[in-house]
Amino acid sequence: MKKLELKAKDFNLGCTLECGQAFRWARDGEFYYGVVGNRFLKVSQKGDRLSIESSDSAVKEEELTSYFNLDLDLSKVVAQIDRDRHMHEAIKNHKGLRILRQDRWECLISYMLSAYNNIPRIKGLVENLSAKFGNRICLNGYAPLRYAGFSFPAPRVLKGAGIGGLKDIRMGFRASSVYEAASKVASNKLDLSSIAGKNYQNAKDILTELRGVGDKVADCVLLFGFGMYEAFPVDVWIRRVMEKIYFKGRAVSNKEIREFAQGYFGPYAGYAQEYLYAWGRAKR
DNA sequence: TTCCAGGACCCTG
DNA sequence: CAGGGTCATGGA
Repeated sequence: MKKLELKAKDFNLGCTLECGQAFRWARDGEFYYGVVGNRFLKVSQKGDRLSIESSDSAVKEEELTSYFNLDLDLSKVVAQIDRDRHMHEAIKNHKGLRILRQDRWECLISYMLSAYNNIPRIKGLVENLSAKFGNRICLNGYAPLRYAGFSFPAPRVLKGAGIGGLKDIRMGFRASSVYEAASKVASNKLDLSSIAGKNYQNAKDILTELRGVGDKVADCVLLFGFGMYEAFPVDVWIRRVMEKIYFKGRAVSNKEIREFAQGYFGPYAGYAQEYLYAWGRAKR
């Protein structure tokens, strides 16, 4: 176990963990409990200080800074996307919301599971998948449930589970896609880390070759797992918000919305997406 | 009971 | 390229 304190300027822990980008966090009072990589974390925020307890004593400050994306100058990002009164309000209502740097593999599978699904059930699937195939990690050694979780299972483990093993988790028609992705990554036919060096379009082309990964899921993985901020995932919520604000309520295709947003908001369109998403869902 | 969920995919026109 | 049906599952 290890305790750390991080300086967290322009950061709102609650907004960041509850805006829907990550499925691994649970709140209890002032504390958030969750799994990042192979560690279980307990996190709270007071002002611009972040208090973190980690199950892993080898955890480094830089790794957490990276996960919470604290090295990004948020004020510069916000300045670029703050282009009209609608975005201005969305930003104002979710000040300090940052896009996390999540594990790519976990991100890929989680968003594959998100297809035609709702958030509580996606969380449940990720949790069940981890509980069945991941490793148990405890915060304090003695590990009452609240202080323990499960790491996300490695590609070779999910490959080993087979489609049948995956279906035991009740992920339904997504099982075959998850299995295929696990097989490709485990056998090194697909190297996720090599995608990081590619440009947005090339990276997206590679991801969408996977069955079960279309435009939206690929954009989520690129945004939340690879830090490619031009990615603009268009889901039902974003479409409602975007059509209302920027298309006079007219029905528009996802592609048109995405391309408009990338041109209008620029290289940080993905940040605009997150603020609009959080805003749109908050006042539904 | 019926509807829908951070979609993807396949088939038509 | 756009429009429609289908795909498991479970909660409202």
